[in-house]
Amino acid sequence: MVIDLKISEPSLQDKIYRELRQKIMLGDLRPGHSLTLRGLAQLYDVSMTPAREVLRRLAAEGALIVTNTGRFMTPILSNDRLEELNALRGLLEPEIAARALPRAHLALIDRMQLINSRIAQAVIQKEPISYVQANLEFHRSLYLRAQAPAMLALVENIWLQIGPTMRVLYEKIGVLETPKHHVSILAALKSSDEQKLRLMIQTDVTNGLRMLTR
Amino acid sequence: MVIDLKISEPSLQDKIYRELRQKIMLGDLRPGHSLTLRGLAQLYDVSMTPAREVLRRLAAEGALIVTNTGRFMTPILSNDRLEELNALRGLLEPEIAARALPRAHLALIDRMQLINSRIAQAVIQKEPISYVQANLEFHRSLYLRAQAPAMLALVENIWLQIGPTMRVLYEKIGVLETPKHHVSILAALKSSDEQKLRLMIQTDVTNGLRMLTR
DNA sequence: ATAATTTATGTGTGATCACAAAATAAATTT
DNA sequence: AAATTTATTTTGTGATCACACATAAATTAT
Repeated sequence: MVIDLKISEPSLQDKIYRELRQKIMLGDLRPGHSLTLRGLAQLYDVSMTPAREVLRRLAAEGALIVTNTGRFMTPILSNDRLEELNALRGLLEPEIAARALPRAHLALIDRMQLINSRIAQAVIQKEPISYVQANLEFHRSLYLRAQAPAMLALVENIWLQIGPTMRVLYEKIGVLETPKHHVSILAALKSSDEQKLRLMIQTDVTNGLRMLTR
Repeated sequence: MVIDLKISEPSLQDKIYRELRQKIMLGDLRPGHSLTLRGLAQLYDVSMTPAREVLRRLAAEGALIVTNTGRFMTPILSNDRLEELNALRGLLEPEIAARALPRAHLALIDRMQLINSRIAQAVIQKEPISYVQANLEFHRSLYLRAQAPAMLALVENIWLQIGPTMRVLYEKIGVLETPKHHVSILAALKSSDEQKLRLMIQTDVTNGLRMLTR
């Protein structure tokens, strides 16, 4: 018998989806940026069909909103909505971090430290996009260890929704300082101090927004 | 000036989407139930196009999974996954309930009491579907008052994912008793006791699963 | 009979099109 | 010059089709 080991192809529209999703999460698109089927299709040299699947999928995840006339755009978050989403981060991220704690070995902590230096670099060079990217990677690399895929999916879902708005906030205020709680997070990981970890993740998340909105 | 007040039409596919979503959340479909584009299209007498949008949208929300060959089916949850999703309920629902507490007036509590009697009725008549429906409505009617749409969306998203699995669990064990913590929830609401409310919601959620899995 | 191979059927993907509605631009009137 | 109307363009929706591939059924060979 011949075993067919062909790996399922990334299916054309998945490529577009991932690229757009990344752009939105990192704040490459400002709030209210509108996307059209034909525009996206032309950009990636495909027909309208895959383009609409991608847009509708992102809309289903809250990364885009659909206007009452059927147009797609990145969401313009009200203050209330932004604070609500941030509260969700503050609720979910300490929990998933705590679950990752027992599995956080030295190799991981080292890697997080490396990512943290990339954040500092982005601050110096005033590159908000790579700042956000490295910052999210710092958190995700930890959360991945929790082996809680549903929880991680919710967290990333929220990141996706606040992406465009965070970008303009960083633009307005400027990326002034490297997140000061990251060292405390790393320390809590090293000492396996769950309570401290929860607290530091929580304040890192909530202070991040407070710093930006006032 | 003439103001045009035409309400945006429910757009053909939205109808299909809502119906299927409801079916999944209430456990009308068992885990592993597969859905096809042409089947769904024929059922609702539309072309394949709206059918696939609906299936992909539900897949994006985790209500369906896409096999590596592109087929759609309701998810078959592992024990780990089910427990993770339930842990998320235990994390999110007490929080959103607490936010609803200050706005929970007597009219709401009365309505919840009414819903609760419908739950009891479903237990007597051994109708798992309407049991689940009334149970979710009990919780949702409270959570709606929190005015936290993003949080509610996450909660419903989880309900959607566990819908099919909960159905077979109820089938296996049978709906033996009306949820005993609901009266405590109502009491906590009446006395505006946030700590008690959080605890009762939490135990209602976690005990619900424990009751089923052992 | 059982396993392997072939055939037939079912299924999702992407492309193209017509259509209606909305948004924009242009022209006209006030 | 401003407001209104008309024309033009842009846009999402739903339908239909060809295609490739997966799955199921039938057939053949061992």
